Amino acid sequence: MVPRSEDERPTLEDVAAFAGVSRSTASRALNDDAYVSARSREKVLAAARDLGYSPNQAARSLVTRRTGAIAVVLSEPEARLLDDPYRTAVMRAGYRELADVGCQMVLLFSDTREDLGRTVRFLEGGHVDGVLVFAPHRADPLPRALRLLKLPTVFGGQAADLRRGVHLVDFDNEGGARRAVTHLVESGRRRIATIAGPQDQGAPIDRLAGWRKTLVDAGIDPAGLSEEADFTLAGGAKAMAALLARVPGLDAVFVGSDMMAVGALRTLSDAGRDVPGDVAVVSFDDNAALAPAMTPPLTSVHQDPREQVHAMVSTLMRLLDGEDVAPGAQILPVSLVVRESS
Amino acid sequence: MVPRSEDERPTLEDVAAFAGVSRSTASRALNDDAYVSARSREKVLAAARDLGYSPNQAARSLVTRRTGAIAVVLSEPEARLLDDPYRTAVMRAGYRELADVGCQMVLLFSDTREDLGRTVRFLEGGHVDGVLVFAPHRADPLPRALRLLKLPTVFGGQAADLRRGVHLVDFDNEGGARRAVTHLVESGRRRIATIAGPQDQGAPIDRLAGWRKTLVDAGIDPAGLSEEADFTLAGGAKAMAALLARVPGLDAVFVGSDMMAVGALRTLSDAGRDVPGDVAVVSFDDNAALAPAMTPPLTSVHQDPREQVHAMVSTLMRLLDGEDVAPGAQILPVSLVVRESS
DNA sequence: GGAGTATCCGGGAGCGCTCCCGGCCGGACG
DNA sequence: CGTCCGGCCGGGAGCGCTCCCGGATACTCC
Repeated sequence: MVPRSEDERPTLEDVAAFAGVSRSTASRALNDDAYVSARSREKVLAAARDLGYSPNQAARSLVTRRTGAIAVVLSEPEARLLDDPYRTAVMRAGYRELADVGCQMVLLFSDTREDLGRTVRFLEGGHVDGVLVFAPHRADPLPRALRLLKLPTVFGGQAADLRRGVHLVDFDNEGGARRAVTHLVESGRRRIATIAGPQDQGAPIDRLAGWRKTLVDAGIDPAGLSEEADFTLAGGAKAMAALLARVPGLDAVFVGSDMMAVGALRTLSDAGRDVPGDVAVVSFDDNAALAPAMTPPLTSVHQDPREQVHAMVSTLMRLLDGEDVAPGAQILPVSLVVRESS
Repeated sequence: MVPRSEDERPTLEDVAAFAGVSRSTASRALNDDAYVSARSREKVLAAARDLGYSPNQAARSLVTRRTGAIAVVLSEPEARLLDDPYRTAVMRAGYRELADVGCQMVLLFSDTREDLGRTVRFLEGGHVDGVLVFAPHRADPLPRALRLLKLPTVFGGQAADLRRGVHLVDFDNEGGARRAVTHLVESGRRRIATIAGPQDQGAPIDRLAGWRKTLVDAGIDPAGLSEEADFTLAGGAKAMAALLARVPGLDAVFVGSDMMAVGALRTLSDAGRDVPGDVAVVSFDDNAALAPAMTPPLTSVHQDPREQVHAMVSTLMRLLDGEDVAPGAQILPVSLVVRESS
């Protein structure tokens, strides 16, 4: 055998030669297949260790047709993304959950039109085995594009107009909103405003709907009591100011995310309103770094991104295993964590 | 030729057959090599388009020994990561800058010990051509591990004990801090406290040093005027409270990051201190979503993550091209953006 | 004792691509 | 007119791996 130069990475063939077995046996030992004697396995493992062998993934995936990588697509405008700690939590959770099933995460950001082309081109390049798509928004061309390439895909959060026939995991946004607003109604609040997130995404739409329906059910007219913002701190602050100007007598506000609630709290404090004395505040997300850390600590609807991602990953894995999973939405429950702000 | 089933992805061979040329010519046309007639090129391109061909990356990188993917490693504890918008900005910038040079970003989070093993195993798997490492902390075993695999690597921000001989791009943290504190001194402040970031990372250490030296130069004793926090909002709030308790008469505070400044502002407001009347506040990062959005808008040291990432990527690309780039630190300038908080 | 079976192993094919090499043209040049 | 050279093209090898298949051996069972 030609001695291989020092700085080149050893191949399976090298390991086999070193262990005194055939390439096939080495492969079997490394992938712990059956039908390898304990002795051979031992030798191969030792050889691999000694040579510092690690398999060439390109070669492997060329024949297995599996890359071991999953794309996580964040289809969201940059400003929202940067300011929303929930997204960061999602990325992190995605990384962990995928690592747990032995997959690598490849993050794709896709909001501008040129991103879309790049994203699609990448996905059809066969770099990944499957896709997790978060927070697609209305008129987002990505879902349709994904349907064309037939990559296994699971959505996290629905676009307003997402078609049937997809796999999707979401939280019970409307139910969470109802619970939050019911809590406010039951504690005697009557002029309950809301700061809703961007109405081109499913979650904010559902939360707004939950707020509206609960008010109507309680015999309260929701007209003029809602304001839309963009999930950022500054957006929340501005929306709160607008609400105060329009409805000076409001006694509660349901805010569509923790980050916007931080902004709303600031505006309320600037305006001299006491929370919860004058105005009760309830938000959504229950972010561990934000909700409990505010003054006063925020009552918030709790949703755990890891739970969502976990469900998405496990559905995706079943899809990859060729299981015939019926498409449809899996709705995860949320709970209300009551703190001092309400 | 055996007719290939409909749902299989077409190969280069298919494209060649369809175009009536050889596989070699098809390859040349697609990779726009020289020595292909315009006619052949035309036909190949049309065939590729018609068949919906996209090259198999595994096969390509098996022979080229290039994957076109770059790992971005965030070596930071989870809590910090989640609450620090600067990190999100870095991820985003990394994605963009890498996309601009035709590379894919593979994000790796690496803070726990088990992460390290996973990270190293992944990197030596040959999945990526190079690595960008952000914010390694003191005693982080990652840099040493990276040195062993000889993957081209560029660091963003230095660990306290990072060895010589690495490629690194960082901001002028100490200079930025000096500028911020000088600004406070010149506007007549004397009791200038600081809330420093975690002292196991280079940036917070340098910022603290800049604060200290500037005070000493101005004849002010820094003793008892500093508090360490963890880059989170809650941490900033707590540190501010501790400072107020210890030094009730402080008239300014230099905060090591925007997010911590948000927390400090809240504590100051809760304590009835007027900003900037009683206490001037200057922070670091100048995050677009935070600094200008606070009440009052924050004076902050401006640093642009894209600039840092751009420099890192361009160094890495030169490394990948086999250029013999001299190792060393590239220090980027920062500037002070003065707003109402000081 | 021969047929059948379970265990273990090696050889060979082939995944889809790039790249090298050699062959074939046609035009320029002595 | 023969030679040479540059543009253009096809065939083949080979990247490092997995997987199939057939051979070898040992062991069981009628």
